Amino acid sequence: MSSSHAAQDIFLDIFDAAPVRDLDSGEALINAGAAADQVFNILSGMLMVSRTGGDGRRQILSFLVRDNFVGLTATDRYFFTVEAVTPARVACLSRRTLSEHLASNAESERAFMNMLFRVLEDAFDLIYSLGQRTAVERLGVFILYLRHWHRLSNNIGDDLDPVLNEVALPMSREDIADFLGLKKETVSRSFRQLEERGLIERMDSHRVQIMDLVALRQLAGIWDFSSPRRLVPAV
Amino acid sequence: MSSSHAAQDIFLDIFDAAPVRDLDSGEALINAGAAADQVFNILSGMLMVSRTGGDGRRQILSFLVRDNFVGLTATDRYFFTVEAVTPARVACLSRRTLSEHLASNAESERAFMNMLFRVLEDAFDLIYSLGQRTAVERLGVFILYLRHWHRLSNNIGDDLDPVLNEVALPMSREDIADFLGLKKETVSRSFRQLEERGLIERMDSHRVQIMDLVALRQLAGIWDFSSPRRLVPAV
DNA sequence: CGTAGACTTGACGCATGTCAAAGTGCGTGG
DNA sequence: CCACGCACTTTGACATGCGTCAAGTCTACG
Repeated sequence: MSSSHAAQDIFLDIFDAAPVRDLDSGEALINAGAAADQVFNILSGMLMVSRTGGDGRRQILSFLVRDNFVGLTATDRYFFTVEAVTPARVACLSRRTLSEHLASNAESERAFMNMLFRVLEDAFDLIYSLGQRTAVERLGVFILYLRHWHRLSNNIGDDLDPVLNEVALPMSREDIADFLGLKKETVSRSFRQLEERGLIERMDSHRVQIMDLVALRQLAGIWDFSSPRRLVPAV
Repeated sequence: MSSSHAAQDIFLDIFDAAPVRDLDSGEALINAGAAADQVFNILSGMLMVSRTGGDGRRQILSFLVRDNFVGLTATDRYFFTVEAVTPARVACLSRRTLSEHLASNAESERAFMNMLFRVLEDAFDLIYSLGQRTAVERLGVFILYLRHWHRLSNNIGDDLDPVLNEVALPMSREDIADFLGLKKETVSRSFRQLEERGLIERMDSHRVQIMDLVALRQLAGIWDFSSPRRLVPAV
């Protein structure tokens, strides 16, 4: 393969020749309501996808890291906003180019559809969190998610590699709150509770150390992040 | 087209020749964890998709009505359960057959992918509700969703057709609660509040009459259900 | 009809939200 | 290099919306 991403995301190859755009933290890549004529592949940094209601309430739908794809909708307008959390670099392609590539390349199209399924499963995970879990549980799951993403995007094979226990949280407390359906004060208090229970330690406000992975996973009710579930291609 | 569904869902044509299965209310169609070798198209009745945690907490991910598709995953196991809410009839196809059909029919494949986008947008709507809206707002949105689905699946052109103001809720209060991230008592109380505010009237416990559509939409912060957003094909 | 399950309602408690203040880190300009 | 100031985070005190527990009431089905 010509690029560095996982074989399952072979459709990302088309971005190899695409123009690149650099974003400062906070800079918007996509504005809700704009014409949806471009699609993007994240090369580095972190971005977030959000939706804001008429009264200003904001829900963050997902965070994006390296090799994530964003920009396609069922209609001709974006219905979400995408902004950089950290300085970031993205590859940009016209929707039309992607569309033609997928239409002419069956393998890429399968890989693309598979990526859609993974996004959908992530959405279902978030729905479960928001509907059923308490504040502390949501934060625990979130930390495990970040750890998992870090593992995937750095191709760290060993699930128990100690380097994974230091988790970076580049986004603000308010961003975390708007992702987890909480208020920023509640997020702070939940961090403290995880610390008091000995599950994590706060290094600084944007980095935590996981002290008891087993207990954290138990709290989150998650045993399968380390499984190949999200890695196996199908359809 | 040979079937009755909307042109945008042309891929459903392949179910025309498929064997049919009848389900009683409460009967399971898919059990989480089972081998994901079949896919389904709902012909009539209502079903629900849910996910249950190890400790018994259940989140309903979606309700399915006529012409909805269900059963595909990114892996070879279902990670959700599907059960009938009302007596229902579904068409059954092997995953392999669908897969081959999509691979050999570009138009169907595009339509299928478009359906995935609509499912994803519905998931994002639910995430917004669970994360940002109050109990009464969630219930208001839910009633409007049911009204909208009814409109779509009966091809009622006029958004203000008075027949749409009588909304059937075949599922139990607990099902509604598990969909909206609430408890059944809170759902009951929210119904009462909507009634006290003059937005709806409870006919019986499984049917409501919308008395003030404008106010209900305002409460829900939704102005675009009647728009063609979810009807326009793209990609 | 009668009975069991589903729904509604009430009283009370707790998790999370709200409001306010103090603490912390960090970039800027003196 | 230090000092100031601003934005972000943490913490505390209090408010409230939703959950819990417990009666009642309805209604669907045998």
